[in-house]
Amino acid sequence: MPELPEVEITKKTLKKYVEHQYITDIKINNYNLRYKINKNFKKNLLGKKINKITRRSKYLIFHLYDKNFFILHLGMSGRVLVKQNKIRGLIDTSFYASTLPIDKHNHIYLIFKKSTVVYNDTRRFGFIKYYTATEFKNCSHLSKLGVEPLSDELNFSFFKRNIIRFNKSIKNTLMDQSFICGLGNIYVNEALFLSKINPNRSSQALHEKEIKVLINYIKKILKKSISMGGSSIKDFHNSEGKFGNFQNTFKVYGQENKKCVRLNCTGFIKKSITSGRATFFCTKCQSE
DNA sequence: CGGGACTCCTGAGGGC
DNA sequence: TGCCCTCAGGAGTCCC
Repeated sequence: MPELPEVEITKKTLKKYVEHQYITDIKINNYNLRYKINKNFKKNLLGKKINKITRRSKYLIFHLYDKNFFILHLGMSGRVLVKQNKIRGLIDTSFYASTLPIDKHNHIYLIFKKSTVVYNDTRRFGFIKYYTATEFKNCSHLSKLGVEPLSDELNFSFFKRNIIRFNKSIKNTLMDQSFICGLGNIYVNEALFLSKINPNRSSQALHEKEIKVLINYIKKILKKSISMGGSSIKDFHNSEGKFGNFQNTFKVYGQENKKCVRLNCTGFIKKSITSGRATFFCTKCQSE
């Protein structure tokens, strides 16, 4: 599921349940995620109080009151579910059944006094990792990330200044998390379509006007998706079980062979593979 | 440097 | 019904 909007939705939903709450218990069903969960994970977090949750790119960062951290990445199929505890401080896994169809992929339970947070991940490409305050400063996952697309740092002058580092197609450049972070395959495809830019164009060949248009659409599409609750593909839902609606607005992603939706365009959507990822574009209004 | 192949893993869907 | 194949929103590593 998860690109920036879906992670942002997850953060917003989780916030009200876990900020300023103590972790009273932890249950780990499966240690084998993308990275094996450290055997001290439980010991490090038990009894700790969460100060706040923030998002950086597609990572959720949990800030603890003791100045340490843990981060969560959802990979391809990770999702977080949160539920009010039925009985104070006790966990009753049976009440997840209605919202989590496949219980065997519930890998981690973080239990708070009033609620329980469940990490569910079918493919186990996601991970969770604890960092001391010192370790966190050098966190390799976060240190190489580029600018947040929704921040003011992503503007024309930043783009122009940094694009020279990327001697590759604009699609692969936008997928590169060390340039702009948080974009994934769906939003890159969609943003390029809206901007009428062919995914295979060299990044450095973009005209000033195209760059401005592209930046504008990247921001626009992310904001719109967040406002619609993200994209519910493969049953992604937010942490309270609500589905997003942005997938209904996809103009190219997954629209292979369909007629281009742009007014007066007679083109069709074509699918190709670039760097192993599906790329969708209109052969007419996104011609090279 | 770029990009392709391959890796982690499970499940859905198509074709036969 | 089952089997085999391909594909999937991420991202790291290795190799050419």
